[in-house]
Amino acid sequence: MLQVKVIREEKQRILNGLRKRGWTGKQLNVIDRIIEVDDDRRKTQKELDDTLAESNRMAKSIGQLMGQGKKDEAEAMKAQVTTLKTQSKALEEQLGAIVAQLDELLYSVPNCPHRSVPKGKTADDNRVAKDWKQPFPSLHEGALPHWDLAKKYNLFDFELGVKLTGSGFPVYRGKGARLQRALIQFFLDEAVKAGYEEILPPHLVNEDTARGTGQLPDKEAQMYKCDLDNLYLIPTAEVPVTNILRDEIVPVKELPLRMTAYTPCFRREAGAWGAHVRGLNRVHQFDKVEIVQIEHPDNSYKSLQGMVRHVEKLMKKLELPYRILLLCGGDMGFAAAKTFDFEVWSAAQERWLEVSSVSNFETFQSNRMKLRFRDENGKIELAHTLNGSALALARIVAAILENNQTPEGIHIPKVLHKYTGFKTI
RNA sequence: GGAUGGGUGGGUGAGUGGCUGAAACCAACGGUUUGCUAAACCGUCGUACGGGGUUAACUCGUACCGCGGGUUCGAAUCCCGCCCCAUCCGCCA
Repeated sequence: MLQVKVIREEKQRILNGLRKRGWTGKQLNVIDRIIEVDDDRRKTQKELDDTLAESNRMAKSIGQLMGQGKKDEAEAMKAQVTTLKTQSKALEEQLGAIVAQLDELLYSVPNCPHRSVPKGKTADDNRVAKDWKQPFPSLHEGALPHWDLAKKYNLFDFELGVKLTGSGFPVYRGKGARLQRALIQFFLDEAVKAGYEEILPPHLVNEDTARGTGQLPDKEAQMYKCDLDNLYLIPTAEVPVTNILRDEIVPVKELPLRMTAYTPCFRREAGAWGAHVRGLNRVHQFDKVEIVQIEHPDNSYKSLQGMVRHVEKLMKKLELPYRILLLCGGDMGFAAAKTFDFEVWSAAQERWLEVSSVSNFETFQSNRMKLRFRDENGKIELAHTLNGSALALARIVAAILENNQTPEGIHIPKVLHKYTGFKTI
């Protein structure tokens, strides 16, 4: 969530930012409302503190009076403290209600887009930051979409997944499974080479962790929950990995922290953006290698570029036609300040598939999870958090299969040969 | 699942209901000493919110000893509920 301090001090910037997300007059009133409620919070806080201070002073005197044997005076004071106590109780309750109200308002405000983010409402307003200039792969007569290729070569099986679990849980097998594992290995190796520490986190997280990255309270419906134990299946490695630093104050010289993790990702959401939900385009469980950075605010945008370049390199090595989009305000996620999406051309479906999303969240996440750093002067500040997929597997597999198919079989990109152990399917 | 023991500052670990935001030690940081390193010595060394102050240094107030409630004029300390952790047993990859 945004910091109240920032909302107060940079109100115009925030308002302008929210307009880029398509917010209009009425919605924008929240900002003024937040400032109002915060004023109220401060006032009440002060009143409460003063009351408590007075009662603390008296309690101390009572101790002294008792010591001196001045019983009557002590008793009189006790009565006064009791009155103060009643007052402070009421104030405390009042303050609690105000803070709850303030939090609710703050939770409803998305991150303020960076000044370089274009205005816009939908995906149509996204800006192509880097287009694919070469021709797309031309497929032979009778080329198939990946779900048919999967059948033909027995790579993964959706019906079997339904039998074991339900729809949206593909079963990979044979070379399909092997390809999956090869990609994971490749992505992790590349990330480690680029200076990211490999993490293998738990795939279940508790409530505090889910709250830290903002899955709770609002996006509860997106996650699978184990009710008996009050744990959630992670929707992305970002959740456990970023939370490693929750409630920590890291020395500035340790920044940036770079971490990478492979995990399966579990997503309940059925609501489809885009009607094309066949095959691997949209599933409840998929594999992903994530990269995460914790950065100094001064360097976070440079790091964002670095992450974009890293993902770009993966695309090139996999020999996939890709383009990079700079998302407009309206299409960005709630928590992001700036996001680049990577899309891969899926030749048989003849459409772009989103395979990576790289974002700078600035202090939106770190504020919530109290992830801070101590600068050279000992001052404590919120760190910036960034993350990106490098990469999401299911759709990459779809693209590789479709783009590389020939009548004789499917070619595996060269970089993967040492991981797959085969060159064609 | 059963039994027991625990949760105090970056770590270890004291703490009789008021003088404890919290001893001591370690780590860290600054300094003195030193041919270098080490040792020794001196000093600093929690966070959040709020007030004052030039959104400076600083200063004052409040809260926080797992979380939430209660008793009391006053709670780290007493009482209740919850959560978590460790160890042993059972089960198991």
